[in-house]
Amino acid sequence: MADVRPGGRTARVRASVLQATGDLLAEHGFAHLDLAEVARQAGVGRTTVYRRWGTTTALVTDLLVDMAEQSLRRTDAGSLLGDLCGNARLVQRTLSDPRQGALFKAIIAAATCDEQAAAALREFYRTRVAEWAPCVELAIERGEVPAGTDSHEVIRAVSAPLYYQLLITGQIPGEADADRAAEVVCLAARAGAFIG
Amino acid sequence: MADVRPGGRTARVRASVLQATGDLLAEHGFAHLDLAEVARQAGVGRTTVYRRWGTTTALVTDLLVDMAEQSLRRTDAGSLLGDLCGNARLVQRTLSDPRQGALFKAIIAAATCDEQAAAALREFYRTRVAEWAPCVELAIERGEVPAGTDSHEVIRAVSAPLYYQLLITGQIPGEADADRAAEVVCLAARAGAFIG
DNA sequence: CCTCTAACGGTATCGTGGTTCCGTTAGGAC
DNA sequence: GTCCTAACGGAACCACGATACCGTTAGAGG
Repeated sequence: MADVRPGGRTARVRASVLQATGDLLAEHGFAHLDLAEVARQAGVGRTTVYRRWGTTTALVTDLLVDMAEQSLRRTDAGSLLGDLCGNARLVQRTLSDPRQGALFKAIIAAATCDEQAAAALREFYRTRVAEWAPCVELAIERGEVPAGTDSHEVIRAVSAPLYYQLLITGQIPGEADADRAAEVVCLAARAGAFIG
Repeated sequence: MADVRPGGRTARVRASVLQATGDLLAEHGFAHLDLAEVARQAGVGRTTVYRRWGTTTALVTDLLVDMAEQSLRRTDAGSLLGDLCGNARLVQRTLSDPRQGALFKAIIAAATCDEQAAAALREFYRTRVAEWAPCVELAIERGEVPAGTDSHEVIRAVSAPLYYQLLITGQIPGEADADRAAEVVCLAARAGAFIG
């Protein structure tokens, strides 16, 4: 007797529901996300969605957990500017993709009003930032930036202007924006602005 | 006979409804904003709120328009770093205030799923950025930063990491964060990273 | 292959957010 | 002061999202 049944149908249902959730979030945004419509589009019963998730924020949270599992590997360009550019371009490509960009907007909106979603979001970025932080550590070893530089803060600083564009000015970030973000942070990091 | 009646009761109703909206947004977040509760707390009829605003996003949009009217004046410290610090501290104080911070989170959430709210948000920041951009122009005249530097982009870059903290990492920005944001941007601007 | 039960799905029901109706109030014009 | 009407407010109404119930399905163990 198994207490849980991870395989087969359950997994299929979760996959199709999360797929439908992503599609609908990208199309209508978080505020208009309707669990019944998710169920219809996923081809599962309404009851199932309400039972397993219950609220829109729980659904979004689970979607984020699912996305976090397929994190993107860091590249290594050999210089801090190259590495930060690589990271910035990756973020920029994600945010400028119509589906992914809308998805992130929706998830961030969900996080502003639900603690579980906010916690999932923090964990998601903690993982992603930790994946890229080593490129700053390497730069410290090379002597490119001063010792004591906060590697996580450097990575976050690269993403910040791209998210600012997406959420506040409403401009879709382009490659030039990504490169500028990387350059700004690289210059500041070399000058020791991220120590402490 | 007057077509519109701007004075007296109408204005009082708007003021108390917007006040209640701000309070409730700060307390419960955008997702749980209930027009009936707004009406109750504002001491006006439910019907009135539904008739004049109708949706939560319209209410938030109007609140933002109201807030935009009392924009904060720029200070002048005589150096780019000083001016950017002044701006960063101003933003930081706003975002770290419990009521205002929650309000901005709610407004940004509203903007992610409603075009009117997004337009109001863009206009709000366009105005605020334009208010502070002259400090970069002055720095150009002083020869502190190279000609051709995009003054608006510099101001936006100062705010970006503070908003990133508020929305994504969930940390309330402190004075040290504000000063770092200003320093990072100042260094990069001097090196010509914001040309074009 | 058979059993057992976790998980699914259709249907009926319930509650609450939103709308409509109509009488009341108050601010501007003269 | 009087009239006129824009705007407000209470109450009934409506619709739809959320829940509960219960029969059905399918995957894991023996």
